[in-house]
Amino acid sequence: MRDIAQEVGMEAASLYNHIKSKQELFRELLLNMAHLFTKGMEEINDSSYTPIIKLEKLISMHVKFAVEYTDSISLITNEWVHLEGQAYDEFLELRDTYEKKFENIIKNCVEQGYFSPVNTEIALFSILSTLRWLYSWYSRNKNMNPVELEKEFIHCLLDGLKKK
Amino acid sequence: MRDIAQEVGMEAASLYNHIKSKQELFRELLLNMAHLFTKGMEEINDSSYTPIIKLEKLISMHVKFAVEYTDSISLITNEWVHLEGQAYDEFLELRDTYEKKFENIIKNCVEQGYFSPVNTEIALFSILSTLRWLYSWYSRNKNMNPVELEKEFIHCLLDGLKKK
DNA sequence: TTTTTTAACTAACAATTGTTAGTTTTATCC
DNA sequence: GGATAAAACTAACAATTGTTAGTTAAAAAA
Repeated sequence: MRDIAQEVGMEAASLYNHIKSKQELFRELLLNMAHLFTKGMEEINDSSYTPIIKLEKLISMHVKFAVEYTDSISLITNEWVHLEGQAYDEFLELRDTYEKKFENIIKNCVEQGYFSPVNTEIALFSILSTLRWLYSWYSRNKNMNPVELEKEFIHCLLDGLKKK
Repeated sequence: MRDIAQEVGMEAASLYNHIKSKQELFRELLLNMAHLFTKGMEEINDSSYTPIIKLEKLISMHVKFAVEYTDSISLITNEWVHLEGQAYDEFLELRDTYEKKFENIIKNCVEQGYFSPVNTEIALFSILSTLRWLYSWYSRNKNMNPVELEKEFIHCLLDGLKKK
């Protein structure tokens, strides 16, 4: 809290005129971000695109958030374990349904013949861990054009590296 | 330190009969793991396999370590930022040369026509973030057969999901 | 201008944490 | 068995951290 206060230019105690507790501040930042992801997923999932296009749109969303909300993404990726009580439960549920919907889209890709048969759980995990750590890579490579970035990730994650 | 002591069945102060400081214990665990990766990379890189096979062997190593040293891998993935002084520098250098060698192998795959032309930096990042977070996935899915796991990851990361 | 509200400040609390000093118990060696 | 070394214990320190109480300054409303 003393670090935050210094960054904002006041004493640590003064922060408590604006927030109820450190945990509340933390929770606010983290759950806001989680709800942004949930909202994005719902919009994409409820659309009528092919599952492949849905995946591309999800990748696009992750790239956009990593660029736009780098700090919040760092928080949600690394610090969510420190959520307490009900907020912890809420976060886990949001993450869980997010992942389930994501996996469902991958399953659709397999069923509709876009993807070769894979362990969808592993494919999900593989894609998600790349997308979740995008922010840390981006914060070291700020020069990269987000559109270019998006294209490359779609290629790496979906098309695969090997020549066809 | 009190937590560690309890886990081991003694008082926190007693730990200091065995280690010099918390940082020393931490450094030891973390740098040991880092050197294991370095050694593995050197053996694979100095071999005469094709770059594709080298990549497969690297993936295999990461899977093996994630299964065998789950806790140390968690440490090296999440807590390396808390290394202090010279240990921090040493770790960064180890990681840096590891990544450079990894990227070089990917570059060879492109040059020798195994891979379509990609941004090798992004391909490296994509593969590494999946491999680095394997441990957390594995600790929730201990039932999975490591050999099967390895095969699936090679497929996801190299072959790609889309049908050829 | 006076009054009221908002938001800063100082000082200090209580809990936590890594660590040290000094002491006692346990194990090892002649 | 007595001496020495190894490793446990208790007690306490100093630093850090989230937070509260009480007070003062700045802003808004009357």
